[in-house]
Amino acid sequence: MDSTAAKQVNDAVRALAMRHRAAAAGLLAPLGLHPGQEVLLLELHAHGERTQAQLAAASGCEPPTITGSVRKLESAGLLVRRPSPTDGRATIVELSDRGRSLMPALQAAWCELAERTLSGLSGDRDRATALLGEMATGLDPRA
Amino acid sequence: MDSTAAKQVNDAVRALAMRHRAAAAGLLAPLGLHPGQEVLLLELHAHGERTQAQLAAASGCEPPTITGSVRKLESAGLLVRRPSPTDGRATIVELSDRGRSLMPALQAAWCELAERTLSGLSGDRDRATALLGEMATGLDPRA
DNA sequence: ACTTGAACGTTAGGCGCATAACCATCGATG
DNA sequence: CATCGATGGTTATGCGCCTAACGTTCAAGT
Repeated sequence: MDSTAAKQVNDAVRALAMRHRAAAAGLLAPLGLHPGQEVLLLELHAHGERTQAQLAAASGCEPPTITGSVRKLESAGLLVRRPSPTDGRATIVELSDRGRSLMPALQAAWCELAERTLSGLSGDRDRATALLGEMATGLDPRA
Repeated sequence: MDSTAAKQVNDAVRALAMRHRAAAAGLLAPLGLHPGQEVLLLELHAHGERTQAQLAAASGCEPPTITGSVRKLESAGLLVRRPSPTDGRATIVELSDRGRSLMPALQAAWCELAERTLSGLSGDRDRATALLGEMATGLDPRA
């Protein structure tokens, strides 16, 4: 692979990542959220209650990251932590009422972000999302 | 835009970003570098000497980020800072000998990263990179 | 029943990134 | 020439993410 071609690819991924995150920050700020937190809230909204290990797996983050994020979201009153009755090690997390009430606005922001992400495309949008997925799975460490 | 379609797009971008970064970390660690630093070194290698404001513009980062990164790279002995003779505010940055000697390995790692990024693609690679660029520019705040 | 390895979660420390606030310098305008 | 907005850079602070190291609990093996 040519050096300049490599630079083009890597720079494009980097630029996309940074701008996607920046756009997310702008859309989530009015909700009092930071990029990365929405993933946990959406996961909890989809599954009702999750263990922190499950949140780590779903978000692609490491456990220590979940510890910190969950603590902040709990301090913000958006979710509740509770020890698992069946497993003394696990702690179960679920949305609070305030967290649940935030979901409609969060979903709207999430859709708007996806819309903006695809706004610059000239061609097929489904093909573009498919390519993103292929690249992501191609970079999967378990391969 | 459908909520589940939005989730698919945003999750794909997030996954791609995180795995690309993780792969970069793995490839750069043997060189003693962290993801994000390579951008500055490559920019300096391409232009000889750059002002910190130019590095900020080239990397897409804010000035305070450059301050910190440049300081660490200077502590690592990879670059040198020098006040501008023509502008009392600006400081000029350039690669040190050690930094220059690192470039071949860095370029190799950079190519390997791009290779892995495209490794999962079934279709046209040029089209994929073009789509990345279109999405990035579509998310450009100046639009 | 005891031991041992795996899994869950936390703490400590570090990096890249951001914004807000600030100082020093430049350059254009009065 | 003096003023003042724009520019270059720094400090302080905070967030998301990471790895390394640790204690606790579970589950399986002997």
